[in-house]
This record gives sequence, structure tokens and C-alpha cells, in this order.
Amino acid sequence: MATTEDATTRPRTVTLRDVAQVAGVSVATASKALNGRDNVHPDTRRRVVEAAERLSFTPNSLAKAILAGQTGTVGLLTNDLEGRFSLPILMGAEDAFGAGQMSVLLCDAREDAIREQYHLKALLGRRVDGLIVVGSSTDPRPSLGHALPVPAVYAYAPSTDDTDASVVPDNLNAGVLATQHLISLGRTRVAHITGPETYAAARERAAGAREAMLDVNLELVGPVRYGSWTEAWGRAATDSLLEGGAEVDAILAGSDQIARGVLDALRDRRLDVPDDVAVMGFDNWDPMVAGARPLLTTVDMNFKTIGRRAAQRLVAAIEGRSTAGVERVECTVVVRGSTVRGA
Amino acid sequence: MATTEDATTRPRTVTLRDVAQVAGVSVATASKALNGRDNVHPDTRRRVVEAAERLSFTPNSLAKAILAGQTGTVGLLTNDLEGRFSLPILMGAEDAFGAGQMSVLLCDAREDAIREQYHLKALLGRRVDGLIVVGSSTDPRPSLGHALPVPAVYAYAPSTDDTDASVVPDNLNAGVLATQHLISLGRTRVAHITGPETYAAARERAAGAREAMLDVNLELVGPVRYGSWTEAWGRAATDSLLEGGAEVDAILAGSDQIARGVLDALRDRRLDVPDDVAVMGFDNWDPMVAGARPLLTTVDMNFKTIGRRAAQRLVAAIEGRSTAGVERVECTVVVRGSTVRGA
DNA sequence: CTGTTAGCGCGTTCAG
DNA sequence: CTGAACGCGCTAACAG
Repeated sequence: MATTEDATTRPRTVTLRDVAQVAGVSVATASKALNGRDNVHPDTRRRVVEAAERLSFTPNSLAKAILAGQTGTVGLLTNDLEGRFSLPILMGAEDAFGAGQMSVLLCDAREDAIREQYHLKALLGRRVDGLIVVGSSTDPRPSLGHALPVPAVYAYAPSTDDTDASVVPDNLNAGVLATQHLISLGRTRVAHITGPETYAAARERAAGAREAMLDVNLELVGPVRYGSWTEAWGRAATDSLLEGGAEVDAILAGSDQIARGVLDALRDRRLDVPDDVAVMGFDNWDPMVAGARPLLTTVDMNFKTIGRRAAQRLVAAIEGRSTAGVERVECTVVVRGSTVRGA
Repeated sequence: MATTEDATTRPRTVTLRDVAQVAGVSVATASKALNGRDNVHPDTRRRVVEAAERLSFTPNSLAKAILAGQTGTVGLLTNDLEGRFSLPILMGAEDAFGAGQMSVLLCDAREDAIREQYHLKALLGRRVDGLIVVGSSTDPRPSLGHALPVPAVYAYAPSTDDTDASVVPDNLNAGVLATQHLISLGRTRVAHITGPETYAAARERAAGAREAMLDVNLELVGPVRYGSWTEAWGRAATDSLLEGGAEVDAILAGSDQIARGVLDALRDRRLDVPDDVAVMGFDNWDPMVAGARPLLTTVDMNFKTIGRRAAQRLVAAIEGRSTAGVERVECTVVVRGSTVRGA
């Protein structure tokens, strides 16, 4: 690692003025030529374009932005950069913007309101055209308020203020769909092992499961077992369930991690999956799903779609077509070997 | 989701001019007052600051940047937003910048050179002060070249051009340290199951393992088993290893996922971990490590540190103290129950 | 068709 | 201690 002073060798940023000079025209003409405006002689345009390429001119978006009042930049304020939710959401947003020319300024507030304010200020200072706010759980989070100079869309965690725009996973429906899949396989004795009751996601999925059972005049086996989003809890809860003598032909796990624990516990007891007991998870989290034996049936919450929709609504809002309210994104059951042999 | 036209209700962006007007001073004075420059009467300053707060004035960084020639923004160009490497690196970079006032513009090129060029152009247009380029594997990647108007630092994947600045994990040393840990426990018959031989990370870790064994006049049991970075490969390779009649007292897995597969296969064969066979992985990837039975000993490659170092070197380069060459970040052995009972 | 002028929001001289 | 004037890179309106 040698230290070198190459600041001097680095080419100075080339401006439109340089291009104009090389092409032998005025700055204004160069501008028009490069932006495809009318009233420029083809020959002149060609000269300007050539000069621009030769100097590898990159227009200064900042200067443009200062005029236009639009920066083509959005702020993405997350609280869960570690988590596996922000990332797909971020990708979805990138997707949606990618086609256009939006760039994403990323900030992680780490669940700290002070940090969030700080970053918010920084983003507004950089004159972002809009904000996407990603929560760390599906529980509602405080609104940034309506006094913002730019529109905001809340993703994953809805805003507590429902005149804000939010895009969230449909956890209730996820519970319903998962349970209907199990019922469609002829399973009638379904137990539900899930994460902490303090999580809205856990409660809503459980409510969906209960609802789907009720629709066919069935009930879940025993109470919903709330615990933590871990494999260890999946194992422990399964053990206690079976030791309690419960007869089950399906276990609905509140997440893929819990499902992995359930599978392990069943395997230890020499119970066959899916013949004896069918198992399902939620999230379709690849590393968990792909390594499971058998491969895990799960519900994909379509985080990427959430990100994409949030981005689309944000763009709409920036263009003046603002929408309010919570949008729930459909989830998808992904059938694999843990519920249907060989699938 | 009701559509509303609230563009009108949204407060117009307030400029320094507004503040000056309210405070009854000129823009120049307002500027000095807010930026803590000398030669401003305390009373005047107070009036200006109050006005700024009342209007919730946010200085326009763009305008500032256009003058200063520095935007306080860096571009992070990744190829692996899905992957679990960019994320910690991104966080480390955020950490390092967070103290200061750098903001991060994020772009995912998805391994597509065209996309990368496109994003690069966009970032340069936004006049980023520097670039961090994150690869998707530890294999060297093509340099962006030296004709860039701003410095670049390559993280995770080094640049093929070693006059560039790169920060990468020390995979060779990781292999050494892991193996030394096993040796220190008295294990002498160590097998190595890892990912595809096409990956530099796999080859280097294997080389480190071989080297550490050689240091104490030992050899790995059998050839290195190259395969894929999956649990399934871990299971399959372990089965074939043991069916081949190999006597091993330790298995070094090339990743935590592979290690999980190894643990499963050993468990199926009623072999005790760590008493019969000690098992180790690489990456210290929490979801894999935390769910393992027993908890998995592994090598943490300190991705966050990589991100932090890349950010620090970038800042140094931006300030003119540019450094060239590849920096290898130390890794750390994290001891848990799969090598030391009860740890 | 092209060049000149003005101004976006701000920081920085330099007179007053 | 304060304010007018200038310039950053660029586009829009107008004049030639």
C-alpha cells in the first residue's frame, strides 16, 4: 500500500464550457445541441457531440437540479439494514427506478429517532424528490409528518397516520392462504408455532390461520404457540407439542427459521414429512428454504414487489398524483416437498 | 387509497433568501450567521438563527456543492445486492461515513457491465466525491480504470489492476486460523469440504488449511472436496467421506451453510459433535450459526470492517492522501459448541 | 440558426 | 459589522 499523490494527475472535471470551447460555439448552443433541442444546425450539433465525447463530458446533474427543482434522487430511510426485509425492498425500489433515472440515497437510522432526524435533514438538504421509509417490523411506525417538503411512502411498516401512503405485506391473507393450502391437502389437525405475540406479523398470520380453519368448521390444534423467530423455538415448541400428546397432521410455522426447527424436531422423532406431518413456513427465505429436508413449502411475502410498489407510488406522488392509505401486497404460496411429496 | 392533490398544500422549499428577509438582513449576512463565520453581531446572528428555525430552513447542499466542488456524496456500486456480503460492507461504510456527513448513493449493477457503465455515468453526473465498488465474489474484477475524475476503492473483490486500492478478506489466513484452532484442540485428522474450485475464496481457504497442517507435519485427510456453497453439498460430501471409510476427527467446512449440512449428516449417523468430530464453518452468518446444533464455531470475515476500511481509505483518497494496493482485513475465529463442548 | 443575458441558491471576496 | 457584487455549471428567454 504505497501512498501516492495522484490528485494532480486526476483529470479535472470537464464542464459544458470546455465542450463549447472545443466545439467553437457558445455554452448555450452546446447545451441545446446536447439536450436535443430544436434550432441547432446538424453540423454544429455533430461537432458539439463529438467534442463532448472526446472530453468524456458528464453533465453536472447538480447544476441541472438547482434549476429544475428536481434532483432525480430519492432518499431511502431504513431502520433495518441488517435485516432481510429492507434488502429485497431496496432491490424492488431500485428495479422500479432503474428504468428511469432516479438514484437512491441510502441511510440507516438503526431504530434511533435522533439518527433518523439527522438523516432526514441530510436527505432534505440534498433535495431528494421523495422518501421511502422502511420499518424494521410490520408494526406501525410514527409518521414523519405532513410538513415535509417532499412526498414520503412507508414500506413494510405502515405509518401510524393512515393519511400517509404505506405499502405492506398482507400478513392476514398470508395466514389464510397457507392454511387453505394445508386444508386442500386434506390436513385437518393443524398446529401453529410462531414468533413473539408482540409482533403484528405473528398475530395477523395467526388470525388468518384461525379464520381459514373456521371457514371449514375446524379449529387449530391447541393455542397458537408464540415464542421467538428462531430454529431453537421451532424445535422446542414442536417437542412440547408432541410430548403433550397432541395429534397433528400439519404444523404451520410462523417463519422459515421456525419451520427449520420444526423439521429437525420431527426428523429426530422419526416422523415423516410430509406423510405424517406437513410443514410450512413464511418468507421464502432462500438460504433457509433451500437447505431444508425436504425442501420447504412457504409463503413468499413478495418483498421485492413491496419495494417496487412503494417506488411507483412515490414517483406518482412526486408527479403530483399522490395517493393516501395502506396498500397490502399479495403473497404467494410456494409449494415444495414439505407439504407435497416430490414437489 | 384515495387520490389527493396535495402538491398545493406542500410547503414551498425555503431558501436562504427567505431567512434573510424574515431576519431583516442580506443573504450574505444570513449566510455568515448560519455558518458561524466571524464578523457577525451576536444579536444579528440570533435573529437569523431564529428565523431559520422558524422557517425550518434546510440549506441546499446542491448549491453548496456546485461552489465547493465537493458534494459530500459517495457512490456505492455493488454487483451483489442480494448477497450477504454487500450488506455488511455497506453498513460498515455507513458507519465510517456516519460520523462525518457523507451520504451514500447506492446502485446495483447486477453483474452487468452495461448496467455498471450506466450507473457509473449517473454517479459521476451527480458528482460523487468517490466510489466504492463491491464485487459479488472475492475473485478479482476489472478495474474501472484510472481516467475517473474521482478516486475509487474496491471492496470484497479486488481490482485486477493492483495500482488500484482494494480491501478484501484474508481468505488464506482464514484457512490457517481455522485449521490452527482445530489443531490446538488436538485434532489431527481434518477433512475439508468446500465450495466450487472456481472461487478464489475456496481455493485460498483450502491453501491456508493445507499450510497450517503442513506446519505441524500433518496433511488434510483426502483431497479437498470442492462442490457448492450449499447445505446439500455439505451433507453429500460428508456421507461420501464417511462411506469411503475415512477416519476423521474434524471437518472444516468452507462456509456456514456447508457446515450445517455436515452437522446434519453427522447427526444422522449418530456421531457426536464435537466429541467424535469437530466442525467449523466460515462467515459467521448469524441465521446459519444460531440455528445449528450445537452452535457453530466459525471464522468471521469481518465484512463490516472491510466496508469501514474501504470507506476510510476512500475518504483519505478524497482528501488527497491516496493509497494503492490490496489490503487484507483480518478475520476472527469465533469459538462455539461445534468444536468446544459448552463453549 | 446562434450568441448574449439572466438567474437558480449559495459562499466569498471586497467595499462601505 | 454589513451588504453589494461575483461566480459555480447549467438552461431558458430573448436578441441578433
